[in-house]
Amino acid sequence: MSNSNNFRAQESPENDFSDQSNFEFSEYLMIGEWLDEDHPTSMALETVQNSGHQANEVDESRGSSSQLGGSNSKENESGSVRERQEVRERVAFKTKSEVEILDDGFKWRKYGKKMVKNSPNPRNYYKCSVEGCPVKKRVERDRDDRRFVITTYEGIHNHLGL
DNA sequence: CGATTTTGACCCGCGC
DNA sequence: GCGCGGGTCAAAATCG
Repeated sequence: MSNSNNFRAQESPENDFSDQSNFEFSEYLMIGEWLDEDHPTSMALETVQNSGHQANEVDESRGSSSQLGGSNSKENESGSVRERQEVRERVAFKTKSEVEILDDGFKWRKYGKKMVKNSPNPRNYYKCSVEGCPVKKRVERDRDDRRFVITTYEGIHNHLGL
């Protein structure tokens, strides 16, 4: 099968899409943004709510890595100096939409569906169709409000956005 | 015909 | 050591 074997990730220097990337949140609620490591209990809760806008077209949602100064501030690290090559950025979004197939401009290939026990809603796993793109997307419906969709992006695109 | 979806099975980490 | 929960892969089926 075609698995990654011969080639490793194509050249991917830290590329950008971190500048000028302020997409607006129309009806999106940012649930949490955390980089690497785990901060299960420290999620930046941000609620961005605009008027009733419904963008059902091509919306761009990208992870913007920035420091949210915020609630918890940890300054001293006890020496665990470990560099991580794989940047695992996780961004969770809560989108108000009836369809979970929100097009963000990338092509996603569904690779799995799972039923979580807490909600009658299945969880869908998508992966970027582009080879070399470790980006994964997880889509799940809110168990409280079925009209909301929680989309979690994981990873950074290798092939620069469109 | 190729890409993508679909569904079940399998795997992994953790808790008990 | 096994069970549970969650995540991923893979073969077959379907769509375009």
